[in-house]
Amino acid sequence: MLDDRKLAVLRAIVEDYVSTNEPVGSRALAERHNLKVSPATVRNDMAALEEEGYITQPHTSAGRVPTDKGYRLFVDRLSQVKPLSGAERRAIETFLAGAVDLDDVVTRTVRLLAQLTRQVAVVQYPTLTRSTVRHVELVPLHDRRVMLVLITNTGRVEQRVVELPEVVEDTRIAHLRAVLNASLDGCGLLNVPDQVADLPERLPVEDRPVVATILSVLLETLVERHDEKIVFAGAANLAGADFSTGLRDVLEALEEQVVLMRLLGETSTDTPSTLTVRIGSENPFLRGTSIVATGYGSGDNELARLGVLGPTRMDYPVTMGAVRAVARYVSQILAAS
Amino acid sequence: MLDDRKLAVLRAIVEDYVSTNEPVGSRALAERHNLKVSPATVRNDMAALEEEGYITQPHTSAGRVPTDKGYRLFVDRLSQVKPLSGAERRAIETFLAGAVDLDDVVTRTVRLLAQLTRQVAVVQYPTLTRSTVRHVELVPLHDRRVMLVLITNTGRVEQRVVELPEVVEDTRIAHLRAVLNASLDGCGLLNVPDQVADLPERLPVEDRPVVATILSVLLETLVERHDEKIVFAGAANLAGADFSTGLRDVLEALEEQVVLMRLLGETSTDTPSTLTVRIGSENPFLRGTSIVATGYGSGDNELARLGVLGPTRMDYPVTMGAVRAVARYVSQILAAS
DNA sequence: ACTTGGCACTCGGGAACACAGAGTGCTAGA
DNA sequence: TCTAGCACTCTGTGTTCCCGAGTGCCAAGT
Repeated sequence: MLDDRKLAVLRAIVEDYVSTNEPVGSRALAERHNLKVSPATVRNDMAALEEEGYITQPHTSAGRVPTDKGYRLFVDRLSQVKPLSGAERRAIETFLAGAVDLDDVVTRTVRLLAQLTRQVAVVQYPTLTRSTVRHVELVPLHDRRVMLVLITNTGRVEQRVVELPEVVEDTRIAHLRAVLNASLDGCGLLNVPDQVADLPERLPVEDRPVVATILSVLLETLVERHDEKIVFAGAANLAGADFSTGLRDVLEALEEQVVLMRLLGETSTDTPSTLTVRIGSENPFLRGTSIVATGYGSGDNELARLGVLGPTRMDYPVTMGAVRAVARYVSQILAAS
Repeated sequence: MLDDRKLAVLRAIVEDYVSTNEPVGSRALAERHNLKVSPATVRNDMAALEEEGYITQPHTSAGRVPTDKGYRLFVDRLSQVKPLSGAERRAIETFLAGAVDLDDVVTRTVRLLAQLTRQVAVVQYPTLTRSTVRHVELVPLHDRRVMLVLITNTGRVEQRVVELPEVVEDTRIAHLRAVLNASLDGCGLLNVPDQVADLPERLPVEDRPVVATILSVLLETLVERHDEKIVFAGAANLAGADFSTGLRDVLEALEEQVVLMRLLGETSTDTPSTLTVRIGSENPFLRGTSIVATGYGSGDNELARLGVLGPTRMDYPVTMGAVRAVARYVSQILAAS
């Protein structure tokens, strides 16, 4: 039903359309790509492809344009991810290597990706749930206030001010800090609630109210930050492109954490290094856009996701190459620190 | 030269043009605002106003449109800041009151302002330079690594990993922490360099390399964060508006910290509660946009600035009211914490 | 001296129209 | 199964025309 030549025609259509942004006709196609057949033959193939729903024409007697289904086939079977050039690789490496802390890594990553792909880049902060406690710190502020600082193995720091139910002098604070760390050090964040559940009971009765207060704030912190922060960059790249769904909707989605989250693909796949490509109407919202995303993280476990968002008409091989490469490098950086 | 009626005409032109986005002609003007004169008279006044450069016509025989100079006069002399409604005030108050930490305050503020003005809101993080050290914390990570955490009186937290030149056991770390805090507690961030300059000399010789390393990272942190972080929200509001300078440039500026900084007004004025309005070509870059900004901060000293950015054709009285109100509320919140 | 009504003039924008060019579908022949 | 040819159908563009909104100016009125 779809012989090799038809597939070649589809590939050619996608490539030409992506590069020219104009419906592509049979003559131009037969010339530019050296299919060794006449325009008429190409037309027949096009008719078949249109019949199957892979391409469409904006109006009678214009050239053909790929449909979402056409792009899908192209991505799945007709293209291969295009690796970056050596220069690009080196640029990535040196740029990311300069990061001083987790915030900086994320900021640099998202900018890098935006610049590399000339699209909007989106990066999710490494998830707390997969990381472990490296240290818990209690810093006395006033007599009834302490600052709770939680440091994870990914370098992430969360802090909260805790209002204590009674005055607690510094030495007691230090003691409690030791107790907390003894209990939580190295503990996976998901296990923290279980780990601390019976902690008050194991302490002298006079410490219980204070510890309970601190723990409730700690748990609250974990819950609140569960749905992770997402940052984006490169919104300026939207200016040129045209979206069926209107620029406004795209910009709104970018500022809406929840929407972005779902677009990136909330379900972390079991094979983190796989590239996810969602094309046009395959997206839950924002039907006019495509998303290329993948997981990243130190080692095997996927800490979070990153990707780019752009018009359906994008250069998928190049974009996929950039996303994959950046994800690898940032994973390396995170593993090293 | 500019009598009262001419000023009234200018005001009417600005108001009509802002609300309709169409050049306003003499007839419509004479009708809608009850100037009790004929269109012909209005035309004469318009000719005078145009002569003086306050208004202009897009092409011969179209209505008039205010120039930057016209808006300037309007803002300075013809309008008064429009206060918010009671409902809006309450909404602001409750929304900001829910913030849990400084990050949250800033995020909420910028979103609130964007929603309120239907423009792009811009908020600068409270400057380190005006705040003071509340606590310095050293957290051992490995034997040769500690995390340096700096907490300021505005609730801001900066952290850095420090690579020490030698192995340092925890008790020594605790000692150094005490020394640092004794020296720096309550110290203004600007004075930190002076304060610690001779610190190594006052310590036993064996501590000096370690302390020197820590201090260099500390100072580095202060310097690096000197030019402060700026966040924005409401980019979606740009979608409808048209900018002479192209949407792309505006979006690029928004992601460029340095540019945003200068737009907000790098020189903090001596009277922080003053609203700064920069109209069109008065802006260093982005000549097509206007900016309404003001300082905010706890008490008298201006900690940072916030404002909105929009097309030159904006409703200045309303925008100014919103910016002023939000600045006041966020100042209150910061003062209370 | 200012205001007003009248009038001619000037543009911009929309409607109507023609036309060239690109592209298609179809059919007949190799 | 491919190819050549041909008639057909669109879009986009350029042209023309006209209407209406708006102006500038002048002369008359208060």
